[in-house]
Amino acid sequence: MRQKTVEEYIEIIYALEIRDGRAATGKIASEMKIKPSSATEMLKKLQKEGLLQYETYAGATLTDCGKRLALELRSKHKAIADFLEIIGVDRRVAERDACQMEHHVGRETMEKLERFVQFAGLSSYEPLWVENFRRYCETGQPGECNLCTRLDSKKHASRTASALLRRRK
Amino acid sequence: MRQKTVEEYIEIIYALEIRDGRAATGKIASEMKIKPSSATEMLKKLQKEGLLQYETYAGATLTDCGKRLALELRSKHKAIADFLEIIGVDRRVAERDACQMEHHVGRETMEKLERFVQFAGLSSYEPLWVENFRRYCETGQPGECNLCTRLDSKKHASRTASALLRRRK
DNA sequence: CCCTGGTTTTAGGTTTGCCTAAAACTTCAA
DNA sequence: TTGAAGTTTTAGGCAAACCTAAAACCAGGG
Repeated sequence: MRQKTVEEYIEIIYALEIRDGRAATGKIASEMKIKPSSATEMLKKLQKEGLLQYETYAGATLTDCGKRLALELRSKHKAIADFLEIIGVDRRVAERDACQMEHHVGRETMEKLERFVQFAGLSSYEPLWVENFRRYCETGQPGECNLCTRLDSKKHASRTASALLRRRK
Repeated sequence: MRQKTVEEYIEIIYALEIRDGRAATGKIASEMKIKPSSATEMLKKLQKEGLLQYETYAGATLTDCGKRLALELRSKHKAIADFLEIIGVDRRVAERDACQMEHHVGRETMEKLERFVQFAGLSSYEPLWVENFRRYCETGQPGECNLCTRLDSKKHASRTASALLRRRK
């Protein structure tokens, strides 16, 4: 089974289990926009993988292992969606893209992303640079407040992001 | 054909075309880590889609349409990898993850991401907040420099990122 | 209790993207 | 010019994840 496929099922089953106590085949199918017969087939496979417990005609419930995966996916999803929203992506779009991205982001990247979201939420940092970024998005202008300028930097020396990155090596 | 599959082929063919003048079936196959026969099959499909010109035993060259897609993918890839590196992800990991993510990020999100990379490269903003973020990653401490603190903010009022986002609505 | 409507499963197909093995082609060196 | 080595294509298969249609199951109202 493709990992992405597995993960999508697990996320939906987790949500249904919380809402309804168990995940019914038909509900899973409609959430995934597939036919119930396809869901049945996948449930059997996921049971074989040890991710859920499946009883015919009774639906599925996640095992501890499945729940662990579900929670990990939740936190990935949240971090990505929050991050996107911070950089100004519309919440709906952020949600949609996060749904895809969460299946393709490695551990290290996730950690940095989570850090970033935390960092943006810290009151002592949040306002200025996030606001400046937003203004930059709208006007294309760097903005005029200089409190954030490094005191020892040569003024207005325009540097590219790659230059910035190279310098840090 | 799955969009991701198409895109991966186009990216590799584009790179080979630049390097060798044309994309040979065998080279495509080894880059994609598949067998040449599979590449042949896909080349026929991509030709039918109008993305490339394919002559048996002679290899493939992208059409204008294919080139346009290739360039779009390049810029997506670059923006994502640069962004990841800015937030502290190791270059190799950033490259690997960008390869996956580029197929799943929508237009609006891409625009914001590009903006963000530009913004981080602007000399008047780059140093402080990026550096503070890096320190935060390493120490977990907010850091002590207060030049970036909003002058009218209640000091040390700890806010979550979600609170920050809600406030902006 | 039973039977009818809705849900779920089973059985048998389809498509996509890959594979192996063998045939066809190309090239280059003798 | 020829044939051997390497490359490419063709032909025939396979697995994953979906589908349709029909059979099996379940639950509530008469």
